Order: sequence, then structure tokens, then C-alpha cells
Amino acid sequence: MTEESLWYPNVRIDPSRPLYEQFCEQMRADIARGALQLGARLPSVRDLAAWLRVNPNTVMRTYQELERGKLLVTHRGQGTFVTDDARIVEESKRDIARQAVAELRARAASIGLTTEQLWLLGQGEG
Amino acid sequence: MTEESLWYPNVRIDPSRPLYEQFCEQMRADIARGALQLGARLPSVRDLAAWLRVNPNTVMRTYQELERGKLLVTHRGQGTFVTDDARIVEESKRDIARQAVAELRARAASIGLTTEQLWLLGQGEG
Amino acid sequence: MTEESLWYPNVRIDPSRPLYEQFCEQMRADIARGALQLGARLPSVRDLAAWLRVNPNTVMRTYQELERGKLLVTHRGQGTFVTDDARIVEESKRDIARQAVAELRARAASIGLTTEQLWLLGQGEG
Amino acid sequence: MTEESLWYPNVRIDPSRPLYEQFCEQMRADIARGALQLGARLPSVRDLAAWLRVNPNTVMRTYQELERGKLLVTHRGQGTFVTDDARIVEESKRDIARQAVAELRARAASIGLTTEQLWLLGQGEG
DNA sequence: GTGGTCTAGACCACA
DNA sequence: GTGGTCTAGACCACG
Repeated sequence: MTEESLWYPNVRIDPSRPLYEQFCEQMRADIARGALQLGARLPSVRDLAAWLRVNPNTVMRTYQELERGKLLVTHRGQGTFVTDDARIVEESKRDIARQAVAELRARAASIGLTTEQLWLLGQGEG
Repeated sequence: MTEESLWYPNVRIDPSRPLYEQFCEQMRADIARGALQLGARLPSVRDLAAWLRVNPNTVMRTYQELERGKLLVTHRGQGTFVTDDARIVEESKRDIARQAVAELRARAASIGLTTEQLWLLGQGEG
Repeated sequence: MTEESLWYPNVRIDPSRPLYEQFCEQMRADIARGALQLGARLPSVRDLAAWLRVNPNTVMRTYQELERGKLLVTHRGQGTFVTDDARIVEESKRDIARQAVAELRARAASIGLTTEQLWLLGQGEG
Repeated sequence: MTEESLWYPNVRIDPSRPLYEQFCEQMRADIARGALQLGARLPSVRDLAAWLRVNPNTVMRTYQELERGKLLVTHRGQGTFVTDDARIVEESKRDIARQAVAELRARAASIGLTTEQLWLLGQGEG
């Protein structure tokens, strides 16, 4: 329980959104960024829950969600690990980027701007 | 309601998110884009509810939400109108843009990329 | 329709409160202040409604409300007039003052302050 | 709800004003006064509704209203709490005071008195 | 258990 | 006719 403190105190929790969702997002980003390395062992559900001071169910759900996306794998009796398949991590990273770009474009279109116009406007520029 | 709704049939409803929230988003965009003009009268709560096939309370909540943001005003007994203050609309538009840009930047940072790198990656480019 | 313009353009209408209520308040104050003098003739309901660009019912209700408080009197066929009884006006003025003071005291008590403390705090002083 | 409500039996309900509005006012004052302490957990929506003998939606609306003003925060699955940020409470208190003072001044001006004159008159003094 | 959303429908004040 | 409030009760996601 020392290494996983990576991302706890840095996270700003938004009480209006599901906790597990925010944890997923954070962990996905940590893996994409390489802060959680390929094959790294994660703390147990109970330990992480205690550390984060949240309900173990919340952590469980986070792990399960990421397992569904193949980013995490659980070896029974050994614990939960980051995947050791670099392609999966790369694909996840690309997905995050794709979604972010798509989102920006959709927003621009919705208010009748090109992405360039939105970009300028969003920086405090008209 | 006599005129056909600007935006209903075009909207894809995401059943996993609150209806009123999606309606708000849509209306904010419509106002920012100018599809709903300054001072325009909106359909009555009941009419729009019937048109959207939702409960009047859901529409009312949408209107009230936007009223709090000053984008709409309601005149007692007359109905609900788009604000006639262009500055408010401009500010709202800018807020949308700012938020979109901030979001993109945050995502880029979270996965350890510059915004340019994320942009390229998100378009299917490495 | 020239003299009654006394109080129209100066009034900031709050669309979230009943119009007739705001008109009553304004007229009561105008009478208390002497801007509407004892015995003064008021515009007809229709004229004032046209001038204010509101529904005649709204003006009617305003007049009726003030008649109930004896501040206005209607002489059939002649129109509506401010009372010519100075005592009534004085009493109305005092009522306004009493209510304002009572309100301030109640507010102070509700947040656990003396009226003096509230007064200082409310001016931007701690 | 296990503890008795701080404020219910003391409140005089004015049937001519929205319930949720009166509840908000009361709670704002209770928080400003310190009767509801920083970080205190509020009764659940259902419990308070049962206690007040109103519909849960009415209580929820009250909580949400105060949440928008940052005085309350709700932690998912845990309940609703008074903010633990003393500055927000202080600011709220100051707002109440400011509004009360501004109101008194406006009233005085509207009837052509100084605030001192209004104060004297309002206490039953000429 | 918690809050949150939505529906259905009644009732009211205002214009 | 308009919006606004309130009730009753169902259903859901979250922790």
C-alpha cells in the first residue's frame, strides 16, 4: 500500500458523479500514461478500498469494469494485474483520444462553429 | 404547439442519462447556434411535453434549469422566452467552448500527451 | 396619460413576482412619499394598462388591492383617486416602516445576530 | 430519523408561499446561525419528508436548491451534508445580512425617508 | 440504505 | 391560456 498512492490524493472527487466511474477514468489514464506499467500488480480490493476510504464494492466495480475492457486481468489467488499486452494499452489510449476528439467536434458542430473557431473561442479568443 | 419542433426528431435520446439534462444541452446549443433566436417564445410546457411525449414536469425542469442560467426568462401567464440579452447568449456560447477545450486539454494531460499529439492520435493518426 | 408616467419607466419589473404585487408596492410607496398626492386622479384602468403594456386585469387588481386598504377610492363614473384622508396615508407609511423594521429584526434573529451586528455585516463590515 | 428535528415544530408554515422555499430559508438561517454545524449529516430525504409530513420530492427540492448554493453537498449513497467549508457558510450569512440591509434601505428610499427616519417610524416612533 | 428521475394527475395563481 | 407547486408512487443507480 505505498505504490498505489500514485493517484489517490491527486484526484479531485466530484461527489455528483459515480465514484467507480471516476476511478475507472483515472486508472485508464494512468495505464495509458504508463504510470501504471504493463503487468503491474494492483492492490487488493480491500486494501485499495481502505486506502481510498470508500466502499469495497466501489473498488470491485472499478476493477470489473476495467477487466471487461481487458486492461486488467485477475489471476485467481494472486491478485489483479495490469494487462501485459501493450497493444491493448495502445488501443485504450487511442480510444481515449478518439473519444476526446469526437466530443470536441460534436460540441463545435452543435453550436455552429468549426473546430478551429471553437478552439479559438475556448481559449478566451473571439 | 403550432410550429413543428426545431429539434425533437433529430435528437438521439440516451436512456442512460437524465432526459432533462439532454434537453438542456440541446437547447443551450440551439440558442448558442442561433437556431432559437433572442427573445423567441418557446412552446408551452404542456405542448412541448406532448410533442416530446414526456411528462410536463420534465419539460418544466428543463426550462427552470436554463432559467437559472439566465438563458430563458418566463413572463407570468405569457410563457417562456429566450433571453433578449445577446451578451448572455454569447457568454453561454463561450462557456460551452471553454469547457470543451478544457476537457480536451485535461484528457491529453491525463494520458501524457500534448494536445497536438492527442489530436493526431484521435483522428486515427499516430 | 402624461402625469402617471411618474413611476413607469423607473420600475424594474421582476418577472418572477406577480406584476400586480409589484405595482401595488410601487404605488403605495409613491403615495407615502407624496409623489402621488392626496386626492389625485389616477389614469383609467384601460389607459394605465395600455401605458404599462400589461393586461387590464393586472391594473384592475392593483387598484382593487389598494382600495381595500383605503388608499384609493373609486367614484363611479368619475374614476379612481388617491384618498384625501391624510391619516390613512400616514398610517400606510407607518405600516411600511413597521414591516421593514420587523423584517430586519426577524432576519437578524434567524441568523443569531443582534440588529446592530446584522447592520454592520450587511454593509460589508464584520 | 432518530434525532428530533431541530426546527420543524417551530416553523410557522405560510400556506401562501411554496413549502420548499420556506424550508430553504429556514435551513439557510439554521446553517448561518450554526444550529446546523459544518459537515453535519442531514436527515435522509425520506425521513425528513415523513417528519415534516410532506412529499419526499418537496424535501429533495429543498436540498437541491441549497446544493446549488454550495451550502449542502450530497455524497452518493451516504446522504446529504452541510458543507464543511466555513467560508461558504460565512458568505451565505453575509449575503443574508446584505440583502436585509439593502431591502431596508430600498424601502426607506421608496417612501422618501432616510434609513434613520424609517427606523424610528417603524418602531412606533414619529 | 441513499439520492435521483420520471410519471400521472390534482390544484392554484397570474395575466 | 400560462407556469408553478405538491402529491403519490414507481423505478433506477450507487455504495
